Amino acid sequence: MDHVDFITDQWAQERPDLDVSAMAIIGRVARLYLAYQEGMQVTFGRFGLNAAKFDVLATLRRSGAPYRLSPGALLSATMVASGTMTNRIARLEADGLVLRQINPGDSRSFLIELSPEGLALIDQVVEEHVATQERLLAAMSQDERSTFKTLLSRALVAAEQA
Amino acid sequence: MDHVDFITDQWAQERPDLDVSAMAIIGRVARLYLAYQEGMQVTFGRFGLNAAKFDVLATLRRSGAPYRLSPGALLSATMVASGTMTNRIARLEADGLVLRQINPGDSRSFLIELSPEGLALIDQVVEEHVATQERLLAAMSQDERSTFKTLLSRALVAAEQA
DNA sequence: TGATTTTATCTTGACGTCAAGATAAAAGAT
DNA sequence: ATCTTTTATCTTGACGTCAAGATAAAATCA
Repeated sequence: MDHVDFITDQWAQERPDLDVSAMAIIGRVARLYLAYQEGMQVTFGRFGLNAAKFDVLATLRRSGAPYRLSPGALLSATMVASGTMTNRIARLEADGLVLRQINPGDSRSFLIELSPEGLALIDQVVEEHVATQERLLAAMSQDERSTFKTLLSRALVAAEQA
Repeated sequence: MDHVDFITDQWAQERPDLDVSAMAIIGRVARLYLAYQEGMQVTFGRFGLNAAKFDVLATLRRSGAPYRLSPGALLSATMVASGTMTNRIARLEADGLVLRQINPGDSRSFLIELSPEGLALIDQVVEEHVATQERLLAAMSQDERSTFKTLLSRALVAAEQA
């Protein structure tokens, strides 16, 4: 009897005409997402980052040397509005974690590159990050994780079809 | 090969020392959460609501007649900061969907009650809401849903233990 | 080439959220 | 009965986000 059960039970009581079986799943996905975010934010915070900044630094890092992408490329990798990316880049620039460079091929654009400090930082943070993620799943067996991953992929396809 | 695979593959390339198997799960939970939110927001928007307003109205509705709770009770039901709840109530009050009443037992507090309009609205929205949720899961079989729900519960316990 | 459309990024204004602190009443202690 | 602590809510200021529009360069077209 977790919190999601409590909510669906209340609905069953008040609106017995409604089928809340889908809510039992979607509600748990939401709770789980929040629990993961909470755990991961602690790691980010220890390095003066938040999820938004980590996201940009990590995208640059995993793009490979020279760790350099245009705002537009960052935009399509991270699913945020364009103004949001402008803002994120500005803050990372102010922190000295990325450098804005001229894009020789297109003067409407720029190239955003990890600074040496940014590269050193993200390389360190990502190690703790994957350790945090592992800890959040630690109580699940390999079998459970494997089945869970398969069903998450199925659920993603289902949601995108809808 | 979905977007999460793309990300974990990039990490495997750039940082082969890291174990990104947990990321493959947590990343999919995040994607799924966003996909569900997106789908559900459409329903809310059709009624002039957003997830925040729906949350409060739904909490009042499922609490049962007389659909009346204190800000503090709403607070503990919805996991937001107290100032956030103040703000949500103020907006719903401005929309005429809830009424603020004196709490006879405690003059530090109030009682927030669904207005007749608020009650009629939430009763209508929640019907579409559960239909939307059902649609988001429509492509999954009953067996898949059942296993998925079990694993989500397991994952929630695991994350809370961490 | 010159005009038009498209593309890439930034700016603006509004919104929702949070943390920290303020306010006021209730509960508890002496 | 008064003082202190706790509880309940609101206020303030900062942050991150978004949608819509502005700006400027590149690409396309005539």
